[in-house]
Amino acid sequence: MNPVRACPAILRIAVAAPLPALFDYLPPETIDASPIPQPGMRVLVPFGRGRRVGMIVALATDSDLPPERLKAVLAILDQEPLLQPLDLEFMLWSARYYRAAPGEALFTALPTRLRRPEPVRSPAPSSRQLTAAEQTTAPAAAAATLQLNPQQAAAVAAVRASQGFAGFLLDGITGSGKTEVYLRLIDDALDLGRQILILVPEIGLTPQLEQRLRARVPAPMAVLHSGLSEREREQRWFQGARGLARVLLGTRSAIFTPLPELGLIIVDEEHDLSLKQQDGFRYSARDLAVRRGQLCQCPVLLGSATPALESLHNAERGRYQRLVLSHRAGEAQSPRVQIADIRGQYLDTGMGPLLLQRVEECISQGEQVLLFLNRRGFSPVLTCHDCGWISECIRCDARLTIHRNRAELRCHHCGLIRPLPARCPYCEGPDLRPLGQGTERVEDSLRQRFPGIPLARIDRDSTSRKGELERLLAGALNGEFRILLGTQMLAKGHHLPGITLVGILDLDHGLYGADFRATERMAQLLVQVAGRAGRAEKPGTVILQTRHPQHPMLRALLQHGYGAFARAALAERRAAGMPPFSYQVLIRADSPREEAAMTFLHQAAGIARELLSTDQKLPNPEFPGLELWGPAAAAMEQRAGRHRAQLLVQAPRRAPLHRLLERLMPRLRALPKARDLRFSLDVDPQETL
DNA sequence: AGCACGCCGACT
DNA sequence: GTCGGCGTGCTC
Repeated sequence: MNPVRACPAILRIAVAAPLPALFDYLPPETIDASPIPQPGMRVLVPFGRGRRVGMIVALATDSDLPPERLKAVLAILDQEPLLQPLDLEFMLWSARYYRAAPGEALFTALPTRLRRPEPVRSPAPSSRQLTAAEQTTAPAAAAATLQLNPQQAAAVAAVRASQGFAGFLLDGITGSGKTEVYLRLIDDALDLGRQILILVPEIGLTPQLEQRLRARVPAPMAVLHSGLSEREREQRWFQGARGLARVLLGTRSAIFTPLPELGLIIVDEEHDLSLKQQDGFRYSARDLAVRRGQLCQCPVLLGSATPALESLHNAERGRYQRLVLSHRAGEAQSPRVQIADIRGQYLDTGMGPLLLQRVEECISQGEQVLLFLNRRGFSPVLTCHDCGWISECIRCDARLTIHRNRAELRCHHCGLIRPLPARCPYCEGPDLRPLGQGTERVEDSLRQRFPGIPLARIDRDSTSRKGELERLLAGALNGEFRILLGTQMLAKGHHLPGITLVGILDLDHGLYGADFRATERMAQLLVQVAGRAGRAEKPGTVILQTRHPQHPMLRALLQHGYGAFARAALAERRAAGMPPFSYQVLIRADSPREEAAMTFLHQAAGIARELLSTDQKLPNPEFPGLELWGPAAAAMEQRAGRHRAQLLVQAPRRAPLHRLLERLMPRLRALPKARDLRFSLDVDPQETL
């Protein structure tokens, strides 16, 4: 006799649609031919008058709906679950936390072919080996284990001593050997038969970490990044899901790769903004890494030379254990940072006399210079000297940047491109002038001033061609280029030991930026750029040009380092009740019509206020400390032809904030709303402009 | 998200 | 008189 095929009465299904609810279905009618339904299997379901893919997320015995309204699943698409219970639970938790639709979150995390109603047609579960291109298995003698210094050894020991979930903040200055700590812990986890997940902000910008892992990790490693084809992405996804890849290195979306034997998560450059997805399903891969570690009961290591204030605060209150690496490896010394007060000075090529003189010295001595300017293009504005016309974007509240090499005006916010006019479009005057300096313009003046000196400009425009970034970096490394000029692409992660002078042309916008995180960003960028210098025997010098040499945060940073800066910044945040001493959710709305977003958010604020008070007009004790800020127009009110506004909800604790959203969201969805109005939630926003 | 229903404006 | 604009509601 057949064994009893226990079939659950109800399947709860996340349908691939942006709907907040799960949907209940009956098992398929052709039961004998189908696999037994289990959570993690995809299904094809009738939905409305069409059909959709969905995923079984739970089995249930009853439904809130009367039985006659339930439809049966048309087909079960997978023979076995695509996601194991822990991975499924993790993804559903992520969707709940960030208020995404469960079906949307689950299906955007899958390789695209699995989003369609097709059975899995992939390499046989266990026979297929990783191809040479994907595989990295360092030769077993090759693990040239460096001697750890006492701080590195202590960090490794602390993680080794942990059991189950534990959060660690590896707070290590540039060049202090964080990677060596990662490698030891990776070895440990491999020995225990566990998989390792490593998240980095952008793989293209930090090829050295990948190279070191490839050289040292004695197990198959898969790398996930944006340059892969769908086919490759899917292959690597399966390699992780089936345990073939033992180490997975990837950018933020790699956090959703199923890893059945996950035993260690590393988030490198954990402060970096790229770890947060900034549109659609807005998640923080770093924060999700911590949650995933809790679910999988494994250690999570967050590494940075400039930890996010959130992470430092978490370490202070004991949620993470802080591991400090304060010494540079070898003989290298930390660079000296010198302020160049450029108030009232003539800036030739964007540089004042002090910086210019030092650059000349360096060049004449045959040394390498790095110049940092976080503004690409030739100049951020074009203006008419006769009538005052300036090059504005028609779709954004922004100026069009001059790109002289391409003879174009470009909007960096919506992508609008216009030919560079020869005469003023308004008064037809001939005297058009660029205002301000971008990397293209500084490059021009540098080439004039230092003719024949090899120079590389490294920004998004100069490296758009595939392989160009690698070529320029190789030339930087082997000394071919004497002057390196670039945006933040150049600030991140590259080891450029030949650099003896770093010039920072302008960071002032970071000192008085409108976003409350502006100074934190500025400090992180400054420390990261400064970290490029002085790696070899020769100590480096950093010259920071500023018009605000007395700014207290800048002084704290330069005199006492990032740690002291962070303490001061945290004290300010605490006094102001800002994150990480409070939690925020930003409700954004936009519309092509001028007042629509504001009107909608005024209604939203009205409903929220109603929920925040009791019938007796007293503060509702369910939502202690909850505050509403706004609605207010976004800093750039119009962008890509849409008018934008936002409403900030803030609370000293997470739970009441999420309770409010639970009640608020259905009410917002029920508001009468024009087709052209969109709104979205950003939980733990990183930019509140 | 799609898709259908339904209620008001300008056309053959 | 209808075609079609999009606001509204629903999808187990």
